[in-house]
Amino acid sequence: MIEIYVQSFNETWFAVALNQQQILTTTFNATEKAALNSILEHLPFNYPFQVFQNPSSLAKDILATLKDVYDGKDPHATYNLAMDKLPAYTKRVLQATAAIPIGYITSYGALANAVGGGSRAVGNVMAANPFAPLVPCHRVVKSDFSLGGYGMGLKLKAELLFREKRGFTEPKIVPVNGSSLTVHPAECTLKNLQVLGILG
DNA sequence: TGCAAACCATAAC
DNA sequence: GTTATGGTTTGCA
Repeated sequence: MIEIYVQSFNETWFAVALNQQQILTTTFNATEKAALNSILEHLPFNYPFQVFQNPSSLAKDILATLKDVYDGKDPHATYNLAMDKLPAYTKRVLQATAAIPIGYITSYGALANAVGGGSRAVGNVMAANPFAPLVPCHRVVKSDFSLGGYGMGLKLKAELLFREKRGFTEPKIVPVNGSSLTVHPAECTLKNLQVLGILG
């Protein structure tokens, strides 16, 4: 039986679906209904589930972590994400995305270089990310540092990056699964956004 | 800038 | 099997 937990913090609804101790999918959205819908989209078809009012201690912890990421704070824990059922390539992309540190961004193309495949294929994986915002797909932007796309709207993507900025000034290289990935300070993207007036 | 062509894994037929 | 679909990228005018 899959357990689903939904909770709101300040106008935003966060949700998680658990199978035993494993996280099947997470999400956040503007309304309870929308959050629930995006959870259900990622669940295995025709599998029994139940929505709970009061979160278990694990669920409470996960929901708090989702809220932390949303607020641009460093998450205090890592969790067991159920990636084994996903296609191999999708899994590789998600794992590499998870390796992008807070305060940094990278590009679809750079991710593709690190894990194989092409930039558009990476974009497709981002669009279907089952673990938002835990797997930080909002830290993946276009190669020219403009935003690219985001499921919940570009304004929100910009706000997330704004809260995450840590004042880094130099790019750096992080190891991913035997390969390496170049990441850049979040400021690279934010600088463009202020010019465009997307950020205040 | 703007546009066209190359790119590539998935999901849907 | 095949096709359609992108949260892209690059080159060239």
